[in-house]
Amino acid sequence: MNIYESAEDYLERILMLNNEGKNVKSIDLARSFNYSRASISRAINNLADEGFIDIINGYLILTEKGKAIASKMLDRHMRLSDFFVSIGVEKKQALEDACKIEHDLSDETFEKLMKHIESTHK
Amino acid sequence: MNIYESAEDYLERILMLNNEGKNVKSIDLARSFNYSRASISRAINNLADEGFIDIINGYLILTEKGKAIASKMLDRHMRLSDFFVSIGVEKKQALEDACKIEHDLSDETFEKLMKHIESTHK
DNA sequence: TATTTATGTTACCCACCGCTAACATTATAA
DNA sequence: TTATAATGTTAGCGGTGGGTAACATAAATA
Repeated sequence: MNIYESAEDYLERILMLNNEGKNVKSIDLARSFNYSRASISRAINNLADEGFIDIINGYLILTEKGKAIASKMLDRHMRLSDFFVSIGVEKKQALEDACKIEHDLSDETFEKLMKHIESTHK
Repeated sequence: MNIYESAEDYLERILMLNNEGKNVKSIDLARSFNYSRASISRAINNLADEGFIDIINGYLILTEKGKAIASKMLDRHMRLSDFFVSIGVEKKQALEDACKIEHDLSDETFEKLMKHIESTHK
């Protein structure tokens, strides 16, 4: 049971919205990504089937398993985009690039990169 | 007419093999990626239809358009993996990660990253 | 409460991108 | 030259991951 990049994005976005104090339903994700309700519906039901979220009264609740992925991605997202901004990348672009590569970097490379950043920016 | 990540990988690999002095046919790509001949055949014919390669006597010849992408990817591949190695990532992992993110980074971020590397490694 | 609006689901579309199986073609070797 | 081996192509499978259209259900408002 693999987790796909799009699924990671959905989980991360749920957590982001939660962190802004919002309870999240499918429609909120659809609006947030500017995707159709149908596409989100299917993806969300897959995530629920695989145990990454519970759907309670229509609200999307991250399980521990889902939260683990969401927070890992969100952490990477923020740290990578901060790094890009720090080396002069325009904020919007930094966020966009971080959003893509956060899924692809191995743990090893991500951690070495963070250590490198610490050592050069302090 | 978009160019997909897999297509970029194929073009890059053709150039890599060319740089090793090899003339490349479909079968060489299939072996190189460990993919079926059928998968490569279709992908290659798509690339030819879209003008990224010419197929001459079965040999895959990069067009200017194809070469532009191939060399951009190969350049990124090498520079990113070198960077990862320089910050302590194990070579195999560095190559793997570079291979993934080379497709995703915007020009802006890639260039800023390269400048950053120059300024910290000299 | 009844009607309308908002949200969610289902069925089907397309394209990507792997796969296998079967067939066609091209090269090589007997 | 003919038989065999290597290579390439086609058809169809399955999964991702977006879309629309139509329908079902839930929520809000008259």
